[in-house]
Amino acid sequence: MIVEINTQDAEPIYEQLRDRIVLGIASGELTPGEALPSVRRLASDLGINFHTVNKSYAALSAEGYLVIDRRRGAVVARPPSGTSDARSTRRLLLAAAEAICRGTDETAFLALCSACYQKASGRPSNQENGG
Amino acid sequence: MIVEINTQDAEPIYEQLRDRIVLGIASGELTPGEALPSVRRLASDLGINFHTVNKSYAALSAEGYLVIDRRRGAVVARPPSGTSDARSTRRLLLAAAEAICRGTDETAFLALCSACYQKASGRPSNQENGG
Amino acid sequence: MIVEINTQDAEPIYEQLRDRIVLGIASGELTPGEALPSVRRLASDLGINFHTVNKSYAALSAEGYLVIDRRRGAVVARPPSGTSDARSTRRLLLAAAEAICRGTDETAFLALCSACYQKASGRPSNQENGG
Amino acid sequence: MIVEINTQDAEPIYEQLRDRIVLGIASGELTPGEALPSVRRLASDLGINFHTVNKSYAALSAEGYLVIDRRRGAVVARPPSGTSDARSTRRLLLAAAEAICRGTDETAFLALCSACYQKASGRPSNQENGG
DNA sequence: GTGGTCTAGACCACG
DNA sequence: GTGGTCTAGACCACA
Repeated sequence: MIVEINTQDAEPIYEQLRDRIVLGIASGELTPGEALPSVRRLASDLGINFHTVNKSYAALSAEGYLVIDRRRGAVVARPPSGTSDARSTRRLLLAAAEAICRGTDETAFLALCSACYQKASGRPSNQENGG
Repeated sequence: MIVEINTQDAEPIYEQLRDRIVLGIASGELTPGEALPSVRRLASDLGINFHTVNKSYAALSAEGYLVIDRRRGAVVARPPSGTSDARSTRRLLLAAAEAICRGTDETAFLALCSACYQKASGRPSNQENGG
Repeated sequence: MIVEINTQDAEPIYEQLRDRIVLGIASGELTPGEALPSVRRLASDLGINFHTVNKSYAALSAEGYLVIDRRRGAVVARPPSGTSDARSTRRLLLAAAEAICRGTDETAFLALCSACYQKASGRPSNQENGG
Repeated sequence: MIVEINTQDAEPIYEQLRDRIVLGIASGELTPGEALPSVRRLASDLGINFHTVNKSYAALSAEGYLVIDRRRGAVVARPPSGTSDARSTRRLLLAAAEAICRGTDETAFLALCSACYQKASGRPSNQENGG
């Protein structure tokens, strides 16, 4: 899995990494039971501080995306189905509001949502060839 | 428009306020051309420092949601239609990934998106009446 | 002479007006000896506070662009030739620096300067038809 | 790079600093990729508040002259070549108008522009050695 | 140790 | 009375 970190982004590095891992799980690049690289190894590969990687793993563990196994390190879990995440819904609500402000109608918004779903699931639509 | 600020939240106050105003514009609670309260007035009403309100207004102004008019203070604008926001799309992509991880299929995800759109537009669906 | 005021601009109204009058003198729209509208009249025409117009006139008077005649009001003067203005030179220096940062070479910069001179003098070049 | 701040000046301190940094980039005193002092350090050196320096950095970042890197602090960038800046052109137009009002002909004006360009680029002409 | 956030209060420019 | 600027100092997030 390719991870790109942008240290000039407003989003903290540990969140960028956390988000990338979530995307990796959603797309199937990471499968439940799979072990992630060690904190030090991944930090070295990405050229970042290992404390930062540690923070990402801890956050993902708290959210149920990972389990920290004493012997195998961080292992991909699968959060219980049907759970709803308040933060996620809030994100969605805000994205909708911003779309409305830009004059996007519901049909166009849902088309965009669908495209994002496809992309996140690792089955990018035709329009995604360029990106 | 009712604004609730949670000073315990990890999200900065100025961003909470910024988001609330975007939601207000989307829902029609705030209409283009309408003047917002002065920074000092709103700060006083919310029990926060006026610099914090100022930062929200400045951010919204930079994003095109407000214009700072010398005579009228902060006035609601409307960002150019049809523009797309990378940050917004990124939020959507992540929300989709998180939904996928929770086992939500595309149909259910789009239903959630639709509900959010309705709610943001100020026309909450039946399920949303309570929230 | 057409004066357009933008109350949403970062530049103060009185300076916008001051600048517009300088441009009017440079282009010949306003000629030495000509009387400007009264403070109250111009304020009314522009829909701004007369104190603001007063401040513009006072600034122009202090710079030698106008003389305030007790009977005729504000009258266009002509500052002594050959004077150099530190503020103006500083503006030029900064404009040059910004051009350099954008990768503009000296030839292109001087072409831009020349176009501005032509435009300010009321003899806009061919490229200015659209603007 | 030597920075001189005049707290008596009508121009805000953060703008004076912003302008000085732009001049520094243009002249080559600051090179792309170079890290600037931390806001607190520079503030301390200049005897001003760190919030003021922060405001300069934020403005320069918004204009593309700097990027704020999470690990290295403020780093000199280079704005995309070929872009044009309305504010800069406006400055130029006004400088031309003021020159015309002083009776400066186009040749003399362009000579002044050229001198400014040379000075800003760090290669001052002979006349400018003293300034 | 860095920048980010928030508070608090003073003074000024503007209209 | 409005926003803009500046100062001062505290606490926190980040790396």
